Amino acid sequence: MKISAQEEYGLRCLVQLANLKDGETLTLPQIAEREGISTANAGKLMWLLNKAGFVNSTRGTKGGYFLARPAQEIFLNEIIKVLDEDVLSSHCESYTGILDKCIHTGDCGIRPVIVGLHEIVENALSRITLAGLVGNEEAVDAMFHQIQGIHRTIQPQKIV
Amino acid sequence: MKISAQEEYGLRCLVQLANLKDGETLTLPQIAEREGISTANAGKLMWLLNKAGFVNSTRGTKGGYFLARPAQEIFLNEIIKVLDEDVLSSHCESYTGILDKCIHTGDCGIRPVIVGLHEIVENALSRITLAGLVGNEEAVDAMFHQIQGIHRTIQPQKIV
DNA sequence: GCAAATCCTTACTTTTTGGTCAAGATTGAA
DNA sequence: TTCAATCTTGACCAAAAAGTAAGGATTTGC
Repeated sequence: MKISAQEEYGLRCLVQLANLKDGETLTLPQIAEREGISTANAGKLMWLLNKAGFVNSTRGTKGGYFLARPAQEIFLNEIIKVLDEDVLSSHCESYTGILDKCIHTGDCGIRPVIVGLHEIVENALSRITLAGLVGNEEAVDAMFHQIQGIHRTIQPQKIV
Repeated sequence: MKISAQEEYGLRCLVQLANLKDGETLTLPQIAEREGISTANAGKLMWLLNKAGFVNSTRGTKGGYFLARPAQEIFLNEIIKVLDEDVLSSHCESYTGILDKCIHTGDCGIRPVIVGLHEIVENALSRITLAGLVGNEEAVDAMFHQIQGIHRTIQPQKIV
């Protein structure tokens, strides 16, 4: 269970836009440079996010991308849903092995756990807005743990 | 963020073994049939799980697979770690774009969220044992929500 | 000792995901 | 009006994940 490349980079691009002051925009090369990805890749991601209604763009000289809505109103679960398809509602249609349908229709001991896990993640993400990701690492970390009400039971990772 | 095929099928195969009575075993074709996957695929999964010490096997006629430890002592987070690599400790080494290192070293607003998410999942899985997945769907669902202390905030999925 | 049943291991193929490229369309400014 | 900067789009290529195949090794039972 992990974050896909599209989720990771897409989120990061949006955070760049969330950092902008009102009226400012970023071009593809700027976004690409700030995230260390290729311009082509940034282009594809922004196209997705544009289609999904998270960003708007203007073409031509002085053009660029900007958030379509205030960062305070964009929740991470909406973003993830777009960047990685909505997996919560389709689990039993994937993983059908060599059959047309999952063999465990009717009664399945795995489903509650998998679906429950996805719910937990969805739930956690639905409490965080893009605006919450703006700021330094310490502040974001505090925000996250305060919102989730988590006491660390796992060793914090080494900060690189 | 989703469960990989290997995680899903690997877990399901282990649940089959957890269902066995003491002394019983399952062969690869049996496991494959019960999970609706090919024998070759089941073979690969069981090889992985064997290497990781979750199952043991005996060869020859009357051979088969069985759990190496009691199902009550095998926690899901251990299983997932084997089936999908330990992602929690390596996030910043992936997703470096076209660079050698992630561009956000030092101070990163995304990291706490991604790492925090992985922690939440790890945490949830570390409270559930394989034995908890044995039984009918309703019972497993109750176990899951009781352990996680969750009140559903999301509509339950349609049961297929 | 031999044959059948079974697991073991490596290499290969297919599918999915991730990423790149190039041509086209739009806009702003000289 | 023309050019340069920019986004848009679809086709293409590469890497990773998933799945398959086949030959080898081990054990049991006759």
